[in-house]
Amino acid sequence: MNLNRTRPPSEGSSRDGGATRRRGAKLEDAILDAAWEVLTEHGYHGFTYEAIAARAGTSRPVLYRRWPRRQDLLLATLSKFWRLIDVPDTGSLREDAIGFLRNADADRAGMITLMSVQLEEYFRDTGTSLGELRDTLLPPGLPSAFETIVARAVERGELPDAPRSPRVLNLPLDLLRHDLLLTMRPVPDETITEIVDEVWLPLLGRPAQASPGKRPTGNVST
Amino acid sequence: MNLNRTRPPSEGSSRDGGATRRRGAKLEDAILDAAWEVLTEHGYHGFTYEAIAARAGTSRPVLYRRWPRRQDLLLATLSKFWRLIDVPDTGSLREDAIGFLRNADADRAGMITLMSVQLEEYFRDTGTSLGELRDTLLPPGLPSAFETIVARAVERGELPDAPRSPRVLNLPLDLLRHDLLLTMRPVPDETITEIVDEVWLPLLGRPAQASPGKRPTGNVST
DNA sequence: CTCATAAAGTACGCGACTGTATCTAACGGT
DNA sequence: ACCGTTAGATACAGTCGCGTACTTTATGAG
Repeated sequence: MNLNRTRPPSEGSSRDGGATRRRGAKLEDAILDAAWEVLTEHGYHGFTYEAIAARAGTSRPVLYRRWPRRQDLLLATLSKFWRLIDVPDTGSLREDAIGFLRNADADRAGMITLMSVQLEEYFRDTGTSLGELRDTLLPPGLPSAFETIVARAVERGELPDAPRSPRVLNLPLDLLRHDLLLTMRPVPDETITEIVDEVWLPLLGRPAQASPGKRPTGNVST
Repeated sequence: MNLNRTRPPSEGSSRDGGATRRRGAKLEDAILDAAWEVLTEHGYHGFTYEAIAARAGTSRPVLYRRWPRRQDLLLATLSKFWRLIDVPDTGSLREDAIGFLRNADADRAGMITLMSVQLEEYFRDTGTSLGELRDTLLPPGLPSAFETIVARAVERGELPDAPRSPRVLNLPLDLLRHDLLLTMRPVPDETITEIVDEVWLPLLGRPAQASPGKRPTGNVST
């Protein structure tokens, strides 16, 4: 990785041009920004005090003082950059679902990939898993996106008011996430419509959309 | 040139107590065994020439001679220990599906976990993904487990002979894998029956099993 | 303006791992 | 019994990251 070890003595290195020495919150912000960049670019493996300090134009002890363990720094970084995914409200069950999945794909392609496959050591160190980490980052008690989407469809009379298991409700996001995890890339749009039209809507009791000329698009499955 | 390299006269640290010196295939086997142990215990992060050589009771140059890059060694190790999952043949679509998922859960809980979450650097190094790795390890052209299961059900007349997309066919394994990836633990058996009874069978046009007293079991979904 | 002090920045020693080179001795085929 | 092959041991130069002494400097209270 070889981020310049030998640091010229003068200001050249600090990002702020060396005018004032950053302190407190300002410095902290800069560090977390740097940490996020390092994390997305190099994964948790490259998420070292060394690299982050260099990137932020500061020194390791500054980081150690604030976050004595790597996990602390990671959590702080993730908290700062974690965003909820927008749930669209188009007036159509199908469009809501597809729209949400598109947002999820766009927002999380990097995110999820990152979390899952890059955090190896983190999960090893902490004995936790991707699911648990997400639970700690997610606001608790919030209805899931697809709960919201289905509830609205019920209100509109688009779906009957029947009980549905979380498994069925959240199927689309699970499938999208599955594909993201396996491919580590954003999924093609056909995958999204496939999930909604071939799996989810039929399961909810809506007939599959008659898309003419539909061929089975390859999926990542065994 | 190079006089007096102090050399202790006797043999030293090899595992075999110095009796015989392993060569060729035998040695190679021992190394790959050691590599597999290291990989499962410490993940790809701990999968170092150093650790593997030590574990195998040999020295790094021996490994470098055979597998010049870490990836080569990894591939060799995985190839040696990769096993296909048994597909049961019970005469019932549902039982076949559930049985296979149970096998997959048992066989792959460690495996998948490993592959996904431990191989971070490998995927980074090679620019590949979990899916691609699986494709290189999987015998090509083989029908997927659920293709087999469904084909047999069609033969028995349990299902109509209609075209079905890979997405729908492989849904159960995708969902199982998803849960494995998120939790990094074997899934509870209810998850398996839930996937089959609430999702897959209904999708294939079979009514859900009437399991009395069924409550929605929590899943890992958002 | 001064100066205590909190925080930034520096330096050091350590350990893990890499990749290669070199020497030796055991093994095993002919 | 010979001798080519190669395991096995060790060394070395280099990189990277760790954690914590220690030193310097900016800032704001008095």
